[in-house]
Amino acid sequence: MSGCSSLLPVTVAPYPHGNSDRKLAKGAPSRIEILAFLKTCKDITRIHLAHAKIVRNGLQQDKFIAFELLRACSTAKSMEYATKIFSTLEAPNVFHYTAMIDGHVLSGSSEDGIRLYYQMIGSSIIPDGYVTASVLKACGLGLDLREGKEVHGQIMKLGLGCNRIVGINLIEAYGKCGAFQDAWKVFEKMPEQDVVLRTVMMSCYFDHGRVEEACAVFRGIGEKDTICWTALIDGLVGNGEMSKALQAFREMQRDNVNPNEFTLVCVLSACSHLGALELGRWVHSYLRNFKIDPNCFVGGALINMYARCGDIDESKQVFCQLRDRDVTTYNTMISGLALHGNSAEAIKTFQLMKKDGIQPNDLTFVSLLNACSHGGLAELGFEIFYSMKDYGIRPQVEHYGCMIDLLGRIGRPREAYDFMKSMNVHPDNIMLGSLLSNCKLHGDFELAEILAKILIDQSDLDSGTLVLLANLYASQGRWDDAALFRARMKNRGIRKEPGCSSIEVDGNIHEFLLGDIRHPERDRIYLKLGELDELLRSEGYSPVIKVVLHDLEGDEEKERTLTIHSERLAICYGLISTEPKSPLRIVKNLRICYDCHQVIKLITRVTERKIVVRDRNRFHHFENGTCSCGDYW
DNA sequence: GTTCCTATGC
Repeated sequence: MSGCSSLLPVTVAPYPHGNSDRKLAKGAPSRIEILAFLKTCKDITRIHLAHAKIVRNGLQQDKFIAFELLRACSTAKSMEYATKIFSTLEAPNVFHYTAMIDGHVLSGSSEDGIRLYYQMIGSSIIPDGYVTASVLKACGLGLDLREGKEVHGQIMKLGLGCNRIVGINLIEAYGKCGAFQDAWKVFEKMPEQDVVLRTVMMSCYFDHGRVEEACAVFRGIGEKDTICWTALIDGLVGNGEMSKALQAFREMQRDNVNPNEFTLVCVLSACSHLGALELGRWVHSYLRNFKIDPNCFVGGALINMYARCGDIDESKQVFCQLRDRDVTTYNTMISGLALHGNSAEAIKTFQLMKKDGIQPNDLTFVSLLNACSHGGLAELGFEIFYSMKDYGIRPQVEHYGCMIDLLGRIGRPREAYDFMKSMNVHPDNIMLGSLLSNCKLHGDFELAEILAKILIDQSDLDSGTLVLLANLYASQGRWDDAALFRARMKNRGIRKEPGCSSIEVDGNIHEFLLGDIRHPERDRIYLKLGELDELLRSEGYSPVIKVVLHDLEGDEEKERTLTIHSERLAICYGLISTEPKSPLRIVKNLRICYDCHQVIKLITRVTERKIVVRDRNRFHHFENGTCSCGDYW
């Protein structure tokens, strides 16, 4: 690749702060000039500057200026500052309240929004359509159905029931709270039941995981526009229905509805999950053909797609060429590099971010610590962890989780356990599961048992954790204890998430489960599997059956289970359906097992192919008998 | 009315 060779360049395009070159003229600026300047205030530093000018010119109580100032604070999510300004207003009006409530909603604080609304009513200000729409957003955000109904009553009294904006927000508030009957009642009373209202209804069903009902609403839409198609694709992606999302995208094109950048971001997201590199590349060229200049969202989606589809070079390339970079752009790049085990570059990107003047957030540190964990960089991990406070970020359970994972992985589970006990947050199942599995890996069964006892008491165990516990006991030959967990899963109707691998061939995704025989080419696939098995054995391979932890009868059956692991089926299909020596890209939903890892290394040697595997946690680039993870994963 | 990044185990 050009531009970005092995490491990211230190010099990058300066990060534009979204400001125009507009400056305040010297001397007393006019009211118009201040209003225009306020429109360009996207960050708090610039807002402070504007505020100082306003005060100096004695315009603090100017209604329009105060409103624009509050709007700027809201957009920049600086609600503390906004609240200070608001409290100095002698007679705030309904617009000022609306700006404040919107800001609270944007910052995720629904209670503050609702509280302000009542404060407004308390000062005898009559609500209008805008402010009721805002407070309804707060009700939806806070899932506050009781409050939503209260506001609904006031809307009727105020005669705002037929206001379209109010209606949309009322439907949305009910929908977000899951009160679909109430939502439909409002829907039916609206003068026009158009595509917008139906899109709102559909999205609410998706938010609640009610995919069938959402799709039914979609089918009821007469004239389907770009936004409703996009909302459909987004909803499917959000509910893990990636293939259906791509199918919907194809239907949209057949329907001759043009995608916009929102649509393409959703499609890229689906590609990322599926590892659909070819389609992802198609979207990228579509963007170029239609000269859609990548904004932060599109850029981030592309970086993520290339990284998650295994092409980290192209991912870096997009990152380097992007003109607008925000905190998410950087987070995406850092997590992508971590995913590929490029810990050093992840750290370098973090340095670049600071140089660029972008404030890291909590997710930045999750990605960074994750990079350290995958690279086995304990000391650096601690350094970064303890530096978080310098950025005003208090470690959350995820950050502690990374540290415990990091210590566990490098074979220091006892230290991880001590660290866990010293935290000021409650350990969660993810953290306990990670440490438990690392205890198992490093042979500390005493600690594993302690952790298992903690986990057993948790009521909300998911299938992965239960399988982990079952396997812990199975590995000790304690079949009765193992069976207990399998029974517990069965009783609660929890099904084990089956191992599943996929491969993209000619733009189509082919999925394989353990021992899958559904593929039309199954005969040739299994023939290849047998052929490969013999070849590998002649190369000195013998299966490591220790990793098969089901209580199967006899070694032969254990061996057979290994050979039909889904990733091997996907690889065999790739071998028979693509050009010799062309690289194969596999996506697996679970972590790759030790034996498959060994086998794939050998396969790359005997077939002279590169094989890229994305497992649950990271990428493995196999080539000529070795793997990029250095057998540490 | 629609968009990118979030630790783990099977």
